[in-house]
Amino acid sequence: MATGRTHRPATRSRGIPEATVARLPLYLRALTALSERSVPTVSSEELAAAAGVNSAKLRKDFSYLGSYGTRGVGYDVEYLVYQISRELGLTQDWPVVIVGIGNLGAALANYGGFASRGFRVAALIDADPQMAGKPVAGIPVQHTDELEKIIDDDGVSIGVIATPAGAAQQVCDRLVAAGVTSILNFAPTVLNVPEGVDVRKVDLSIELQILAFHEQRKAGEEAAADGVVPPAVARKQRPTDQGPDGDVPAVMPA
Amino acid sequence: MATGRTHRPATRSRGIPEATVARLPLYLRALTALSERSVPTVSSEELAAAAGVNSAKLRKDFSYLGSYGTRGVGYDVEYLVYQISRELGLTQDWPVVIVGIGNLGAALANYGGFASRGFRVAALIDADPQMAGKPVAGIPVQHTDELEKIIDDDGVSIGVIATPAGAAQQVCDRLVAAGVTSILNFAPTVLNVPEGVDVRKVDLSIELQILAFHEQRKAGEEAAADGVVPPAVARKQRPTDQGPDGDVPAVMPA
DNA sequence: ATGTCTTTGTGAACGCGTGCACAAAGATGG
DNA sequence: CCATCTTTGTGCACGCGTTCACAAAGACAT
Repeated sequence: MATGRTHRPATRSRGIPEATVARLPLYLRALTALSERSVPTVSSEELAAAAGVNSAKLRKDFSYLGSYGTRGVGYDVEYLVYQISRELGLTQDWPVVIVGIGNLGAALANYGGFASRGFRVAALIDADPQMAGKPVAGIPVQHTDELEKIIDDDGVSIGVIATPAGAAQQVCDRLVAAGVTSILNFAPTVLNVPEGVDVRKVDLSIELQILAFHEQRKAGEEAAADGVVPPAVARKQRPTDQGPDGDVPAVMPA
Repeated sequence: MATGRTHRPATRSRGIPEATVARLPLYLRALTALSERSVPTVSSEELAAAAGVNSAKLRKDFSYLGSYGTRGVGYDVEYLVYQISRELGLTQDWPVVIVGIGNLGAALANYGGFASRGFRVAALIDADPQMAGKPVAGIPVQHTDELEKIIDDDGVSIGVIATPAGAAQQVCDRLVAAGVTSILNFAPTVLNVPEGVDVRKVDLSIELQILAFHEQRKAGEEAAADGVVPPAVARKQRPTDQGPDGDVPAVMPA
């Protein structure tokens, strides 16, 4: 789950189911670890355990890529690393721009995982003129005015939005107009994009809320027959909280 | 998708499908925005558009919560905000600990979306003694030694892991042993947890890789009949790259 | 060669999630 | 009070994803 929505052809892209694509990076990570330990081959069972999935699922996933295993033996680690990397497009260089260099944007710029898989930070962009020129993670921040030029010059096709919610759609529109066709959105907003543009979102607040739901459920099961039964709040009654902290719908730190 | 794996009862928790639970925060956000604009009611069509989903899906989602709409009119915004909040468990206070105060941990601590929905940062914890006492987002960082005491004293049931990958499992074990039953994991590792503990993961690198896959596919379609056809790499042949950047499996900045 | 043993690759069944399309419910106007 | 119009709530069908279970494939020993 996470595609930003709006159009979604969703269905399998060139035979490979979306759910499988989402797991390939997981397998790749486990395989890379094995590769570093110079392990030559792994069985589906072992690899599945390392990736935290079911072995049947893993085998079916790999079957979409082709027959890369050897029966009775398992999979060749190096070979599989290469095949998955290629399938994911990681054998080429992906320049990425990060827009919105606040706390989160800076953290992303410093994130080692970016560089390690062919994702090169082409530019850091912020709307604040004060930020311009200031180096973050060794890269000087550039002003939003430069956005189109950077994207065009470097052939950037992936953009990361780490701005406050209010600025996200506007930034998104500019990215798309400039030629970006894949967006990773950290701002808590639904982005509208034209057909052909992929959006994936990461929302910390949403993840926590989902955890809270399950947490509440766990707690509620023990309490079973308690006086804590919902007080059947009268309809139309205004909820108790909501007042204090103004409650902006979850504004980004930016 | 995102549940950390391992056990997964996965199926619907008390009648509410997992997919629906994952969308409730989305609806809540849209509803809160409407509430701030003092909009009294919304139709499923309008709200669905604001949340970026299909209206039939939204109605079905709400039907799991009960019949909260009025035919011919729509849904009462305030009432729905309250019902969803209650369902998600947001009417109560959720103390949260963040472990690993590096770039990302600090960004999370500063993240406004945490506080705005009943999630209170109970403590920031880091293994580095140098960090101890240093205030981040107005909260003094505490040493890992204090972890168990904090969790016990404050009744913390939700933990956020923002440590490097190598430390994540260890931190996870301690959190769980101390009583935490829900974990939001930002470290690029598969966490093993006992039955009854929920794990959700957020992995920036994985999201980018998924985007890269689709991006490559888009690019490949235009090139259709090019000489760029996969050169049918000889089996067992060592992949070309892999050498340069040491390629740590995506270590956290932390 | 032949047999045994391991592990892959997949056919088939099942279940969850999605979306259509419509009947029921209520609002609103005459 | 009846007719009309809007919007909800849901029965139903379809498709994707998961899992089981097993036949086919290869390694390895004899």
